[in-house]
Parts: sequence; structure tokens; C-alpha cells
Amino acid sequence: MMHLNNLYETLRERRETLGVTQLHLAELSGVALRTLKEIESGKGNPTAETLSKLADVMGMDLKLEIRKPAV
Amino acid sequence: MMHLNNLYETLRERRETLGVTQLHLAELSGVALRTLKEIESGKGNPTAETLSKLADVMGMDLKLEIRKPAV
DNA sequence: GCTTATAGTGCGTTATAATGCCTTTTTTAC
DNA sequence: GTAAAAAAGGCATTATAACGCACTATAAGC
Repeated sequence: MMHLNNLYETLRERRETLGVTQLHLAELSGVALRTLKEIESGKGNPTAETLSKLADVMGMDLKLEIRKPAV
Repeated sequence: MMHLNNLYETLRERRETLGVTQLHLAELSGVALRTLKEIESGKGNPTAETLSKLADVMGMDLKLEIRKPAV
């Protein structure tokens, strides 16, 4: 895919911080377990809606922001 | 879809700020014009990769961040 | 008005995201 | 080390994103 690795890692880290399993997050978010697994393992190319469902339930926002120049 | 309206508006605003047409952005980003039109018009549910391609070329980042409580 | 550039949309095709089911692998707790 | 829980992954199906093409609508100039 691309370098969206940050996104996937961020999702996983957040999930682990919350102490919830993939299965539980799948149930809470309405995203299929199979889909969540693919996303966290860096395969797949999730849609904005799928990302948003996961973000929502974990208290996160999916957003676009102007890139800050590397200092 | 969802309330990803922010995302789409952000994309359009950024494009207009840069003074570039949909056609030009499509060429620069490698996202098909048809696809870009659908996104900006709020239809469609773009993939992370598509969003990322558009963001990249406009100097933006797609990111997930912990929601800030409404003050 | 007319012309041109830009944006919006209908329709069909192709590629692939989302999903379910089932099995394997890894991790965690005894 | 065994059992249970959690995660990873193969495979097939369904839903739909991405796309091309052609047409329409809406500015923006002149």
C-alpha cells in the first residue's frame, strides 16, 4: 500500500492502551473481525468509513492536516 | 456515509487554497478525476490510499488522533 | 448573448474492500 | 507443558471503490 503504517500502528496502539481485544473492538465498532485483523496487520486498504468507525469507538478522529515541515 | 464531511471539505478547501483544478489535482495525485469528483461532492467512501495520495500532493497528512473533549 | 473552463453526474466495467467460515499460529495463564 | 485466549491467515463470496466515457450544469471571460 503506502506509508499509512502510522495509521495502522496508531490503531493497534490505541486498542492495546484501552486493553480491548480485536474481537471486542470489532463488536463495538461494527467492523468485521476479519477486516480489523487485515487492517492491523498492515494489509488491506481500509475505507474512510471503516477507519472512522474504529476511530470513533476508541475516542479518536480521522483528520487531514497540513504537513508540518521536518524541523 | 458518516460525518467524514470534514475530510471532504478539508480536501476541497485545501485544493482551492492552492488554486488548482480538480483535473490538475487528479493528474498530480494519480487519483482519477472521476474519483476525485465523487469524493469532493461528498459521495463515495474513499480508501486510505486514495485519501493519502490526495493529501500527499497537497502537503497534508492523514492521521488519527485522540479526540479532544469539547471544552 | 456566446465560448471556454471547471465542476457535477449517469452508467457500465474492473479491481478490490468487507465479510464469513475455518484452520493455524502465537501468546498468556495456570 | 498444557489449556485457553487472542491473533494471524487461507479461501470464497458479496458489496462497492476506482475508473473511463459521455453528457449536463455551472461559472468566468469576453
